[in-house]
Amino acid sequence: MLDHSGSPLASSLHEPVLRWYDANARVLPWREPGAGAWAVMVSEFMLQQTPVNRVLPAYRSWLERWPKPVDLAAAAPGEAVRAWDRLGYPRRALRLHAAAQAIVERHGGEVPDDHAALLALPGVGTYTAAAIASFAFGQRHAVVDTNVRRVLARALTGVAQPSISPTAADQRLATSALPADEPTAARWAVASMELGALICTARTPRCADCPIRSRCAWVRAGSPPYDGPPRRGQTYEGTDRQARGRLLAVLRAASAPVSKDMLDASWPDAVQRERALDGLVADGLVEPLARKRYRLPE
DNA sequence: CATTCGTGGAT
DNA sequence: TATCCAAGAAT
Repeated sequence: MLDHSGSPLASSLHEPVLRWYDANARVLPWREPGAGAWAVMVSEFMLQQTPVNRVLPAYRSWLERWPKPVDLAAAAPGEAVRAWDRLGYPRRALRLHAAAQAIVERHGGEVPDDHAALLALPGVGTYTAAAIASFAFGQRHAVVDTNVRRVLARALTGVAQPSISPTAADQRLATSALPADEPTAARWAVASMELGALICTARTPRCADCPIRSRCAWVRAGSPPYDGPPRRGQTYEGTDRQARGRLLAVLRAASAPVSKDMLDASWPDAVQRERALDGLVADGLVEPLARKRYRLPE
């Protein structure tokens, strides 16, 4: 019998982290027992690069308006973009809408429980497919997000920060750290992620409150500082992304098609503004109409 | 493997 | 004030 529980060190983390989670997990709507796979899926899309606190209100109104995939699938994609509000990365709204349509067409309107089927949906990558399969269906998958990568980098590898971008090595490490049985693996997935979100944070980890500090390879090594290549910060002021955001904000706020003049007023640099607008149209986030008017896609 | 893609709170 | 960074995906 092959032992899938990985190294003794990894498996020694399970009990303390699971107990910590039972006592300290945040109460979040998508974790409620009756939430359902669609609720989990909506939350996962919104949480891709957006903090929990900003997601909560949008999540609630979204599910109230579109309680099932078929409801969203029947709506105009522009309505999804509008309801996305200012969560950021509005292409996620478009992809969630497209995923809802795919679920209706390919899966009878029910979120599939199969990892490969999930992965085939628009906007669902390795992380999100594993997250839905694990959180909504209790399956055993390595759910590797930025929190888990950081927890494992510190606890097992002994370094302050994980690699800048996810690697195959991260996946292997997370898989080797997975408890052998399915229900425990599913609990470990949320618990290790929550530990990264609340205790083993990027900036100032709260090691004093950490349930595995005595076993943590990084702490045992004296918490050495990060020594890898510089992590390049994201500038935002004056970027195309900011220009796109301004243009889209005008269109979200409008209930009727907007004139080009209106859009021109939202960003000073004409060259950049045109490039941003073309990009939005190419991405399907904006629909050009006759007489230089624009709206969210219908 | 590196870039692009929003937004705003925390430090 | 400037920087960091937050449950990634697509290209």
